[in-house]
Amino acid sequence: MLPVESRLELLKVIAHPIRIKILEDLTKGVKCVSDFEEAFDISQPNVSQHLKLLRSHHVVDYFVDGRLKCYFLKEPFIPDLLELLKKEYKRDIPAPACCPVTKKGTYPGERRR
Amino acid sequence: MLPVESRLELLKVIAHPIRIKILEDLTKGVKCVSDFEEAFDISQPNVSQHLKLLRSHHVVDYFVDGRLKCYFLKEPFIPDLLELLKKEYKRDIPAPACCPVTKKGTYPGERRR
DNA sequence: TAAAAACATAATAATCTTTGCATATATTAT
DNA sequence: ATAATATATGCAAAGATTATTATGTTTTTA
Repeated sequence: MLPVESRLELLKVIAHPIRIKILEDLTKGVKCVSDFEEAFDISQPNVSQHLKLLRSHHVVDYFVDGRLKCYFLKEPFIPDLLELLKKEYKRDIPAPACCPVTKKGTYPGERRR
Repeated sequence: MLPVESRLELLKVIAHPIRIKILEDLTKGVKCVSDFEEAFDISQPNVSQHLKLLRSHHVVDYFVDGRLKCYFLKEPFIPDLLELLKKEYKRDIPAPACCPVTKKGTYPGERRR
């Protein structure tokens, strides 16, 4: 499997509003389940479900501390991705010269946009 | 809206097996619809639907050349992301000292894994 | 030892995505 | 004009994801 495809599942797991917030928080330090519950104002089972998914993809892991579970980041790809998500781009990729050759070749069209 | 959240939609759009392949191909040059049809062996309407989604998120754009539509990459975030997806990591993020303090504080638990 | 706290799991309901199929549109070739 | 090619669109069926509700487990506290 190509590396890009193997990371696809990971990308899907990350691309959720709650889970990305969980991951952002975890880059700042260890958190337990009810920390997320309060921070995002969602139900505890819902937090647990998201954490379960992240766990099953080896994105996070946890310590048991009494009745708390202290979650932490495990997957090194995450901080890099979160960093990239914050990057600002000044302009779009410039359009290629119209009309470059595709597999089908170019037609003698009007080459308008 | 935080930058990370504004890029979330983009991430969701990218995190699809066909669409990521389309984007990979487009980093190599301009392609028309039927190029993808052949390359991934999926129906033409299906290709068009994926391209429509990518278009609506300003990820790609196209030239009209006769009856061909020549698609190209527009969103500068994409090449950087595809690059990052290929990056290899030697090891996981090391686990923090057990058990660090969460909002809830630490319990006098057994601090086992 | 009973109650409470923290978390997990399971089942279901609600929602969103994806695909397939039929059809529509635009352009070129005959 | 008519047919053929290239692509787009609309809609319904199937599939996947997410949130909700109920319940279970473990640990601590009273």
